[in-house]
Amino acid sequence: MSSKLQAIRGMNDLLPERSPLWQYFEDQVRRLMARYGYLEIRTPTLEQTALFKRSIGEVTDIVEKEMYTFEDRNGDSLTLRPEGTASVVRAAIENGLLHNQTQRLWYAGPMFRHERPQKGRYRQFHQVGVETFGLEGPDIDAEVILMSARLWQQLGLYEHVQLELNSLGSAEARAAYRQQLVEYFEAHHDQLDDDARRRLHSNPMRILDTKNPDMQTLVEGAPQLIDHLDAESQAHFDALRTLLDTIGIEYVINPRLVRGLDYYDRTVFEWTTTALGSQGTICAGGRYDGLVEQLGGRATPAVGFAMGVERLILLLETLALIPEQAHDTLDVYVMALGDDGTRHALALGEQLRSRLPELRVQVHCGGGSFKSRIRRADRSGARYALILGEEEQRSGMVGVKDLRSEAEQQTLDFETLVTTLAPCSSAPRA
RNA sequence: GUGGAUGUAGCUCAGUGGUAGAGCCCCGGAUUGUGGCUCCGGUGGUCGUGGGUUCGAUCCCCAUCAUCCACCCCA
Repeated sequence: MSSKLQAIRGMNDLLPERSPLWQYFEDQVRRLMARYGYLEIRTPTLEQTALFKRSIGEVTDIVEKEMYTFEDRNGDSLTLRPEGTASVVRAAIENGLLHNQTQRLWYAGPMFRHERPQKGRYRQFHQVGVETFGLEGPDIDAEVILMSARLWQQLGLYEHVQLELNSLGSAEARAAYRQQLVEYFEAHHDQLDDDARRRLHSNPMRILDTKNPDMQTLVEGAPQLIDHLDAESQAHFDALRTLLDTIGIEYVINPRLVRGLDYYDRTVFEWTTTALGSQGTICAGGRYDGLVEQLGGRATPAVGFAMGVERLILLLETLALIPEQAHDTLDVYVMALGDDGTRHALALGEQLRSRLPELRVQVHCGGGSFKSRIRRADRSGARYALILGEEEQRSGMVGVKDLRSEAEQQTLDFETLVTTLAPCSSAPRA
């Protein structure tokens, strides 16, 4: 198959059979954002490589081995974005969106990471994210968490996901803790396994997550991040918890929750599910108060999250939470017979679309026997078949067959037909 | 990046060292203008790709590509 043209590994086609499912999800997202007054921002898929190196962190896995980086024709180093936050921050600074104002923004689009593909993990994948700027209190942390929770409610997922919460403290407190942790593990270097030794300087906090039973005692004796929070971060975290408690959002504190990107500080959170195997994180985010300044803007507090669209859709499918209407794409199927049939069918389709703008009308094309046409009508999923036989064409009437009930076929004039189909046209789409 | 499993019709899968089958789908007919059920018939495959062993490979061997699972990492 090597000589055949095929999609790049880990990059998938979205086929027509599944696109309604994505549209359903995307519609729900748009509705959510509107309900919270967030505005969409769209940024380019390509950015200067330096943007990601400076934001995500030079020694993270993403930057070290997962980015699609290449030279532009003029020699500039460009990178397909591996995540959305860096681009949004860059765009916000560049366009003056952060000048003495607050912003509540959202974005959606493809991201690229050169990882080994697996279920729920692809080289081109899609994220929907939210970023807020200029708000430093725990109220906005609570708001973005509430937003995500409401999306799960909209989608019927809320009972199937869990919120994990942690605080990394200020950048200084986090750095100090990290140092302390490295020293602790270095003092017990002989007890570390290969994995841990590798992580010691790249991602020491991940060592706490080890699945190696031989290291449990060592890990349990390690200093805890949550004991090393600075007073301000502690107060911020306590206030956030109080807000969530008051509103009734359940969560578990996960002291080992660290994000893979360097720019996070203070609040971090993840929504997880056990229904997707090893790729169980469907949404993750946190606060990144230092990033705007780090990328050249004036110091601006910020908090946001990103969710993985493939994983969420997979989860909706796994739990059979896709509403029936999401797959209904047609209301009526128009077919006609005879030499003049095509003209009559196309004309009726246009008249209907003019009178009922929301009605979804497909006109039969391509000939075939009467039997094959009505079979096509049935398989199209449409509720009604509109039949224009030679007799109907003479009389200006339309045969209307309800394909989803046992009702007798009716012969209606155009105005009665419009009245009959009007409810379809205004029915809520999923 | 590491380890393992799997690639046969559009889909789900049987199968054999002598160049292939089922079910579903699709098309046609039984039913000259009435779908869904039933019955009958039909289209469709360089058996992932390249090489090797062999008189002969879809089957055995090697490589490669892809998918899946776990690790790693992450959404």
